[in-house]
Amino acid sequence: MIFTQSLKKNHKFRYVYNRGRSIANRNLVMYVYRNGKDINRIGYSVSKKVGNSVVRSRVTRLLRESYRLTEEKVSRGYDIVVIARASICGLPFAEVDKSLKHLLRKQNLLK
RNA sequence: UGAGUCGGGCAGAUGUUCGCACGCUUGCGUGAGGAAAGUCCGGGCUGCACAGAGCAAAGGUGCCGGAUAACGUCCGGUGGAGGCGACUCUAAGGAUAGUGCAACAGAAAUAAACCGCCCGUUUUUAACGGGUAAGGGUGGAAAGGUAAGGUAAGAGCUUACCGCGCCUUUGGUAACAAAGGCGGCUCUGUAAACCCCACCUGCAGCAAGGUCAUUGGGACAUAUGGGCUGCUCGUCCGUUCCAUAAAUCGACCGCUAAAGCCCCUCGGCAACGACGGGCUCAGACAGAUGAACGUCAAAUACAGAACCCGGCUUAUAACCCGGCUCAAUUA
RNA sequence: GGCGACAUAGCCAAGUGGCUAAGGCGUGGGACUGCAACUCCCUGAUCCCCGGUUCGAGUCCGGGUGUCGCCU
Repeated sequence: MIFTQSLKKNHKFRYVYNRGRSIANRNLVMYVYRNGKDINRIGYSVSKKVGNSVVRSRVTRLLRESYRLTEEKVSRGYDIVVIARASICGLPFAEVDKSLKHLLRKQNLLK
């Protein structure tokens, strides 16, 4: 990770939920809010509805890997929250990667 | 060959590139499970102002012997139930310490007579009195079972066998088993109902608990009061309120070398134990194992550590291995 | 992560081991009314699931599933 930190505390998530712009597709929901700094902060949220703990960690890892590989093309200065929906469980990496990029493009974050 | 029964193993491996967590030697090492799960038991550890005792209450366990740190676990046996058998299941002390409950049905449910059977009387096909418990019917359960004798009809009334109870002897550490004798039958079931007997348990849980970080002012008080259920002891000593600083998105310790894992030999039927040798094997704090391309026929089940161990229970694809039993066929 | 509680009809719920599992609200049908309301009558249960104890289990015992609460 070059210029991205992870979003950890609950109140930061709340801040992005309340003020950020949300866009969704079939598998993911994405909230984005400009943070006015030179870095990005990204948080992943996978609820118990998605599956058991094995499924949830698998989804988190796929999302993290997908963002890592596309990080260089993403604009700086945003707080991002990615929420997984129930239909994402069991998808291969290529599908997850595709839907994350789709949302980033719709939020105009991809250079 | 078919049917069955009892177990055991494995839980993908490996190469290249990129990436994550921790450790230190800074470029290397290590990196989820057989159930990590449920939290159903047992411990370690920590606190309850050092460390505790007894009684009660409450809860648990319950054939015998052994294993173990301990257990409700495991091993070996005994009794009972099921199966042709291999084998499986078994909360399996006490109902003669006491109390309770047993709906409905049935004549009657812990004590007896509805229909019957037999005898007698009156009388005419029934009534009354008595005897009886073989048969009928109800029920989960009806007062030992079968056969013979016996009788008015019957009945442990008598005999034989079986069952039950008591005593003795023998075998066994014991549960218990076998043999012999005696008694005649009187005693329903339920203790996963209360209970009795024997044994065990103080309570809470790592969000336990500890360390680090300002000063001042009151109130009560010398044993009052307080210290994680009740009572009795014993023991300990300050307790509490307000303001202020810091914090409220705290930091660090606890945190992983342990009843640890592997191998050989020996003891034991076994669970397991002993000697010796070797190894070090996750430690996060929003929480680490992923991606791409290959090879192995294929790689897909259930599923992710959060203080740590020993069990139990539940979930689990595919593949592989072994013992034993029954039936049929062939030699 | 740890500790605890609960599950009975669409909803709220009672229920000593024993008859067809109370009661209220609601749904549907009927009666009453000129039509309604009110009222009256009728109507409905996988007692969360699987085993065990017992003659008999919603209830007792064991295991599982789901929901909710508390501890920082």
